[in-house]
Amino acid sequence: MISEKTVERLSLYRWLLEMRVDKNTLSLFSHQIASMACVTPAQLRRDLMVIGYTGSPGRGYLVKDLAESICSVLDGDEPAKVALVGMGNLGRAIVSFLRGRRSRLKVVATFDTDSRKTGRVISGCRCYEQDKIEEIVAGRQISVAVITVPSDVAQKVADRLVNSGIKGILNYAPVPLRVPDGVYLENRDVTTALEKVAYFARESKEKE
Amino acid sequence: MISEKTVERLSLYRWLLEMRVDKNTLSLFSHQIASMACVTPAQLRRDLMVIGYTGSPGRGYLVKDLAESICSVLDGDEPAKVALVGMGNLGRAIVSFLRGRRSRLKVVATFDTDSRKTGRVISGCRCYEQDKIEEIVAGRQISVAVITVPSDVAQKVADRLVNSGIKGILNYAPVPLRVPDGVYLENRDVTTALEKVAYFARESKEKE
DNA sequence: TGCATGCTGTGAAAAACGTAACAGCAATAC
DNA sequence: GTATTGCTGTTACGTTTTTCACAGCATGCA
Repeated sequence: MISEKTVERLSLYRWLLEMRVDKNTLSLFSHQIASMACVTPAQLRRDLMVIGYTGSPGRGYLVKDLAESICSVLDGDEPAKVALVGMGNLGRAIVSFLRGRRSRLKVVATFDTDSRKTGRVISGCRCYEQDKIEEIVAGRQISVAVITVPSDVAQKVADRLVNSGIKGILNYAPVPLRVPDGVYLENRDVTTALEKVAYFARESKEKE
Repeated sequence: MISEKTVERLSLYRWLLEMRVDKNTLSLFSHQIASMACVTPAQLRRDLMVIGYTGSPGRGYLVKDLAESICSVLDGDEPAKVALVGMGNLGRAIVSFLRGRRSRLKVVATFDTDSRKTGRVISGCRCYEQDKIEEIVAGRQISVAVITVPSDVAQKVADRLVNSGIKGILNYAPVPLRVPDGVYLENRDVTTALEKVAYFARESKEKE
C-alpha cells in the first residue's frame, strides 16, 4: 500500500514527465525531476523506490518508461469512471476543467435536482436527475464521485453514493462526511484551505 | 508555530462550534466535538492544548468562548484581505462560494485579462484588469491570493503577486509554483486530488 | 584496461504526527 | 464533608513521513 502523500506526488511526476515526453526528452536525473516538482531528489528517489521503478546511475530515468510505470500503478488495468453530484458553479467548473486536461479519469455522469439542468448536456457531460444516482452509478459501475452540493444535503448525497457502490469520494462541501470503512474520503473545503493559507501568511509576515 | 494539520482542524472546529453557538449550546465535551469533526477526542484535546485553551473536567468546553479563542489564533487582530486572479468558471465559483459563507476572509479584489469581465462587479466583487495587480494588492495591503488562471500563466501571476507583497497563495492551477521563502503556498490541483481518490478507491475495491 | 566521476538505491537517523494512558480535578451524590 | 464519577491536560509511546549519508555501479576518459 502506497501512502497518500506519495500517490499525490506520483500524480504530479507523471504530469511533468508526460510534458517532457512531448518534448522528446529521453532521460532525466532525479535532481531534474525533483526540481520540476519542487521536492528534494531524495524524496523523488524514495517515491520511485516505492513503486519499484529503477533508473541507472550516470543515465538517470527513462522519461517515457517511468511515466508508463506510474500509470500502471495509479490507474491499474483501466481508468476509473467518475460521477459528479451538484452542477452549481463549482461543479460545472470542475467538469469543464477535467475535460480540458487529458486525464485517465472520465466524468461519465453528473447529477442535479434543478430541472433546468437535468436532461441536458452541460460542459460536455450529461446531467441526470438526482433520483437516478443509484440506477446509474450502480448500473455503469462508477467507482469515484465528486460532491459539490450545498453542505446541508452533502451527507444525504454521500449516503446514496455509498449505497450505490462508490468506493472513493472527493468532497467539496464544507462539512465532514461520515462514510463507512472501505470508502475513501478526501475533503477539499475551500474555506479551510483559505484560512490555512491566511494563517501562515500572517505568520510569515510577523517574522519580518 | 502551529502545524498545518492542526490549523486545518482548528478551522473545522470553529465552524462546527459556531453552528452550535447559533443553537445556544453552552458547553460540549471533547468527545462530542471530536465526533462532529470525525477525529479522536485525544486529537481534539491536543489541538486545543496547542492553542492554550483549557476546559474544565465535568463541564467540558464553553462553546462560544472556545470559538472566539480559535478566532484569535487563526485571525489575529484583523481578518486578512484576499485577492483572486482568474475569473473563469472556477474563480467565479470560489468567489461566490466565499460570499455565501460568513467568513472572516473577504475577497476584496479580483483580476482578469478578459475585457468583458474587467471593470465590472462579478459575483459581488469588483474585477480589475490584471495589469493593476501591483497597484491594488500593494495599495490595499492584500496579503493572501487565490490563483485560478490557466497553468501556462500561473507562474507569471504568482511572481507578480509575490512582488506586490502577497504572503500566502492558494493555487488551483495544476502546476507547481515557485515562490520564495517567506511566502506560504498551498496547491489544490483538482486532477491530483481526483487521481488520489481514484487510486484508493481501487485499492479498497480490490480488497473485497 | 583501469581510474575518476557522479548518480542511484537504500539503510539508518530525524522529524512530524497521531494515539494511548494516566494523574489530577471539578462536579455530583450521599 | 467525603466518596465517586468521569472528563481534562499532559506526558510517554508508536507510527508515519522525510531527510541524511553512503555503498555500489554505470559511464566517460586517459
